[in-house]
Amino acid sequence: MLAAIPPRPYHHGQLREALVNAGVALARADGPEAVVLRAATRAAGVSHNAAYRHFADRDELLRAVCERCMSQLALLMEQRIDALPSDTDPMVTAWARLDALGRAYVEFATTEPGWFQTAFAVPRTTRAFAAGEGTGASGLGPYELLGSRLDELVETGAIPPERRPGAEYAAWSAVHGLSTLLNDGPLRDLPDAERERALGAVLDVVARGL
Amino acid sequence: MLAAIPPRPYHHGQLREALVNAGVALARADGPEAVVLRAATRAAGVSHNAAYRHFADRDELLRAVCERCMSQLALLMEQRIDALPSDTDPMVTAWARLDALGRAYVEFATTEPGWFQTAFAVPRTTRAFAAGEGTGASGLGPYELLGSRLDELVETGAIPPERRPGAEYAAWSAVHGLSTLLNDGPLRDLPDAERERALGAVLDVVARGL
DNA sequence: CCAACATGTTGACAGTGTCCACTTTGGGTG
DNA sequence: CACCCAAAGTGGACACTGTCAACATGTTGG
Repeated sequence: MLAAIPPRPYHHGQLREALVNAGVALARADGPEAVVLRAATRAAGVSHNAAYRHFADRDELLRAVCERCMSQLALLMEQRIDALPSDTDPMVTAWARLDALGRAYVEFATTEPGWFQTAFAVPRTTRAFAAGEGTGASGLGPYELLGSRLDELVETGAIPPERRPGAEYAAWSAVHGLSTLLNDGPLRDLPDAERERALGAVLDVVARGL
Repeated sequence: MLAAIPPRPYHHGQLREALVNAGVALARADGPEAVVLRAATRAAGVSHNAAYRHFADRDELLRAVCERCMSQLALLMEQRIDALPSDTDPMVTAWARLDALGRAYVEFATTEPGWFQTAFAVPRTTRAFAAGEGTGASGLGPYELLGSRLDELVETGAIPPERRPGAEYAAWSAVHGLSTLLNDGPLRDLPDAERERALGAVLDVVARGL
């Protein structure tokens, strides 16, 4: 019997990328807990210990996957903003953009619950994202994208400048809280229509309160 | 050599309670992932398989622990409300109570991160809490407690009745989102002063927006 | 050309959840 | 009172995980 021809050379070549991709797929299906070292190496067709040549431990792989998930969130936010028709009135446009941003956030959490959960499951043992990580096409992360919208509201005179400080905390907390309550929290079983009502109520209160 | 006198009778007697208590302690220290069957049985001084006489699987134990954690949250919210001096103006009192409720929520999340995380980590495989579970001394859960505050605001005329529907979604999402962002999210490393500012901003926007 | 080095492999260990068969115990029935 | 049986606890096994150490295999620079 001849030795089986190995399907790939001894050295993978792109193993780090392959592992992160596998991790992203696992996270998409079942959230951060499903990002399992051995599963990722199996998917990459490689021995279980090969991962340690590219990541110090599981947390370091998970961190890379989290970054990717955060990028996906940023990407959808950018996409939904760009798809918006711009009104002649800049103030109207600014409000519409904030609204679209919030809706994109909750849309991402609802349609990609695994990714959303993973994006915020950065292991405590590693530092938070550095600048330029977890960003969308524009190089801005979800937080910066929100800040831009709020700045726009001030520039167009939609909200007075003295209300600008701390505004991102309020807006971000509101949509993030709704997202997690709908996904993993007590609002998990809410029917679609009621989910939409809840989203409307949250965005309305934020817009009025800013 | 005489046989060692067993430190407890063969039948534990209160094993279910003991396991849940152990689980609550584990959750307090390290969150829901630390609620480990074998650790709980060790703490109860019992064989690792004894747990299966009281819980179908790990998720069922975790669910019981989650309930307890939710009760702890409800308890602190009740406590902070009760400790509030009542103003002569019922409208002022109503606003103060909503504020205290939100602060209690974030206080709980900040001072007991393990419990807070666990309270919302109810396993997907099991149903959500039934009525009367995860409640405080009054028999109301955090959600009902919030609803009572909002009803009070309507009754005192602080907010018009037409703004009542959906109000709990907005208020709850805001404080819950801030809590999770501060605990596990990108706001994790915020210094104390800035945390306080963020909390103020969130509560302010909610109060203005309702 | 070969030696150092990066990368991948094999085998082991402790820890986990869960299944199975077994033992101990206490309460009810003949 | 004697018995027996169901509830509760035990011990062993299995598959799975992350991680470590020792080893094998390519690649590459001097």
